[in-house]
Amino acid sequence: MARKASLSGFPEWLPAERAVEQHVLDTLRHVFELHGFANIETRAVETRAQLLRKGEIDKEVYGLSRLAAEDEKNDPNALALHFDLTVPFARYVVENAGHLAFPFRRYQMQKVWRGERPQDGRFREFTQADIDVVGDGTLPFSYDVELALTIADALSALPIGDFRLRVNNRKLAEGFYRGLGLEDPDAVLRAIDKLEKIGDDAVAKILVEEVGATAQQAAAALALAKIRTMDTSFVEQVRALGVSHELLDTGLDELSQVIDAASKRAPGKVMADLSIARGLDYYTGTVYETVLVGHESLGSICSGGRYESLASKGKKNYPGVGLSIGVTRLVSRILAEESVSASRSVPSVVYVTLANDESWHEAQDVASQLRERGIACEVAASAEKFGKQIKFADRRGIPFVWFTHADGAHEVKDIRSGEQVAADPSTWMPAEADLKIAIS
RNA sequence: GUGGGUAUAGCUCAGUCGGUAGAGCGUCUGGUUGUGGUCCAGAAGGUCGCGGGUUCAAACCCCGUUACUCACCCCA
Repeated sequence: MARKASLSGFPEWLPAERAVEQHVLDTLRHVFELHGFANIETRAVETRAQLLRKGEIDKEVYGLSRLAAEDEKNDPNALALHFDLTVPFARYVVENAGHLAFPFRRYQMQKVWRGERPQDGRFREFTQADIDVVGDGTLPFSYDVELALTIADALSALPIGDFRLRVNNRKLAEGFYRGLGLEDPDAVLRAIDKLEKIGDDAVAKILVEEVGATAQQAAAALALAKIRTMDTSFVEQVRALGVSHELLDTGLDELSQVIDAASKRAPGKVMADLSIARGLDYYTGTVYETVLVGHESLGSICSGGRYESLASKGKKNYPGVGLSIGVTRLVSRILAEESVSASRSVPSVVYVTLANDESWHEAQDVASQLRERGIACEVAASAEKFGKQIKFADRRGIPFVWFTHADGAHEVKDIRSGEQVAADPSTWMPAEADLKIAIS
């Protein structure tokens, strides 16, 4: 029932849908903090120069300008909305390096904007939830392993069904291609990246016709991309292809560490998938991509990788590794599938009715007593027929209706069962399961 | 940015051969001088996306335009 927004690509949820999204955000926050990540928020805008430093994606960026301003297209100091959280984070780290303890680990959950053509699962305004660890000068490789496990933990806590975190390593791929005699690893990766979409033959054709590979080289590159294992057996499979290169050895070793740890600590969730390429060119080692099992066509719902020098200032260099969860993509899919729903659209557990227009203050007293014990409630606005007041509560999904009789006696009715019992506003408690909006 | 599809009530949609609009659901009222969900009766609700053209007559045909949507590109 994911409702279409009136402006394409700028989704707006109904209250019950937003409750699902908030559950996702709360869960992620909880898990990230359990893993020791501190939260920060960066501003929504960066200078255009800052955003366009990496990659040629200026078409995707929304500019920001005063309506009265002159044309600022070529002004590098003009502002634009950030299109991810990694680039602003890099800037933040450099600016605040003196106040941060390294390795610095943080999570960040914010809106980002991209001027793309929207489609199912693709938005112009959407929420990302990022975790990154950044080191001062160096960053131990063990963080590449740890982040995969943290993300597996976080995704497992969400009501999203089964997922697969696919991991590859740029060094492995580049070393393999170079060992093979292919001198433009990026071009090969771009072709390999299309494998799942266009198939073997089409990729081989691109490799031969556009990248300049021989048929044998193309076949070997495809054979590498075919390797997918849930354990470290991918190493022998790569070795069996008979290619050798120093970078390949490093890549194999790094990927083995990730897969070895993951197969023990997050069994069934993480796999080596040597076809994963990732478009962004700042990744230098480990790369991650995540799909929902059964929803592969949705694309990746969580991606990231290791970057050796995204942030730097003078001689200072800050390597990092991080992942980004596409919260909006994830939420839009589980809402569309109706696989997850909120138990009600309002926080209220109790609807306090009015017997007559004079009893408003009395009803507010009841509400105050309930709220003191953390029970969300609201008071009727006017003394309509009880039937109408009950119906109002029922339509909003509020499970309990409170009655105060003329003699001062209180009763509470469970709308779902129809059961109505005497109750004391200073002690009555609903069942634990009814206290908060439940997501299931 | 390139190409295809769609646009009618709050929602989902029907509308024949051109003759100035319908259903289901939802909403509201009543049956029920005050305890809901079923049932029955009734009511409200439309700039047929927008602009132009053809015609005696356009929701319907033609042109333009905007929005939505799908695919490509790219990505969360």
